[in-house]
Amino acid sequence: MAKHPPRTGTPDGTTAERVWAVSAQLFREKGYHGTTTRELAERLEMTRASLYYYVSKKEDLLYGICTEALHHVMDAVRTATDAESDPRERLRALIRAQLISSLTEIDLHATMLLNLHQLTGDQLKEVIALRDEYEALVGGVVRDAQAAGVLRDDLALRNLILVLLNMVNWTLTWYRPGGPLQPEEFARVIGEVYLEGATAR
Amino acid sequence: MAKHPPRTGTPDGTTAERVWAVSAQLFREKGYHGTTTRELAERLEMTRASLYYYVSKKEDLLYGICTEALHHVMDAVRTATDAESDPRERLRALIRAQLISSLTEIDLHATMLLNLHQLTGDQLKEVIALRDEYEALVGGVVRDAQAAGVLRDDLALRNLILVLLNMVNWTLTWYRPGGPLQPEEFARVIGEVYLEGATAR
DNA sequence: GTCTATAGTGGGATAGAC
DNA sequence: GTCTATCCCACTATAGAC
Repeated sequence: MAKHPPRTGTPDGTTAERVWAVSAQLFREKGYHGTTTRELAERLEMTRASLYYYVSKKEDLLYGICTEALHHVMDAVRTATDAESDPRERLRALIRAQLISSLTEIDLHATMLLNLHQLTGDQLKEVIALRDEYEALVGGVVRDAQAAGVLRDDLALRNLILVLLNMVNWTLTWYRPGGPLQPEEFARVIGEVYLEGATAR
Repeated sequence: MAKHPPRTGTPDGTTAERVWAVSAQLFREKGYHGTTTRELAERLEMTRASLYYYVSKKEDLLYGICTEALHHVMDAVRTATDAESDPRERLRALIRAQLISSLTEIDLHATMLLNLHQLTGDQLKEVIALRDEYEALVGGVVRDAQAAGVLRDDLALRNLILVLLNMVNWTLTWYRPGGPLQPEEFARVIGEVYLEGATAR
């Protein structure tokens, strides 16, 4: 376990928080196994030994990043969908919340989604369970919409869920903060294509 | 460079081909940096030294897998889209060809898409260039459809392309051959949602 | 909380016999 | 084409002083 697991909402700027932020940044750039504790320490401007004051092993960094990312996105999505009652609007709110929350903390979220399977043992199990919980949350919103007659019933519920997750998740592999694409705009695009399709009327 | 770069269409069963196939399999399971030459040799039932008869360095395996995957999918997509003239049908053919070609050789394609950035130097540049070429091919089909008035013009071309790639690419992260989901069926689902949307009529 | 120094392991890759 | 043996380096992690 981490000596100092990341705490969401802690006032920023502490060294402990820099350790987590820089780890996520590096893990996203080079992958978990592609990142060495040497590079990490270098970018933090400390020695490797100092790094181990904050964390007891490298894998704890990945574990902490994954759990924080998942709690973060679940909170955002729950808050957003709870605020809407119309099934269509709940879907749009879901897309918007997931996309914006994951793109504004992209190091965390991209690291989680793309490196989760490098965890081992109980940490792997726990994170998989959290991710399943998140997907169940998404699945519930889609299921309700289909049950309300808002979504097509000639497509299987499972497929409707998978397509939606595809549309949102792959964005994390290519999005670059500060680039031309605005998360708000792209969330609208995904919502439009998912609900209305790309065909001209 | 690889001593024996993979040749598509070669009669199977040679040891050289097993080396490429098993590498792709392992890289998909554990990631490029997460896979050791020891594991690779073990699964091939040979020694590490023997492995180096087929390849001069580990990175050449990744490079060969990436280029083969990209050539493979480009061939499939070009053939499929050249056979159609209607812009809508070309889009459906594109989705079907990309999805089926990448899911039937998923070890190759998932390794390529998810580990491409672990390459370095010229090999990285070459593979990025190939991938850009592939995306330009996809982009052309979408552009033609929008120009023909088939796709909405209230959504930017760039966004229409990105959403489509999202829908197809993320599938490689979760698809398991032999599972309940049929590639043919899921290609139809993506085509339907992309063109018509998920809303009930 | 940060350091120097180092332990101890496992990594990619090579030499050279058969 | 496959092997045994080995090199050498980079890796994660720890001990213990300040």
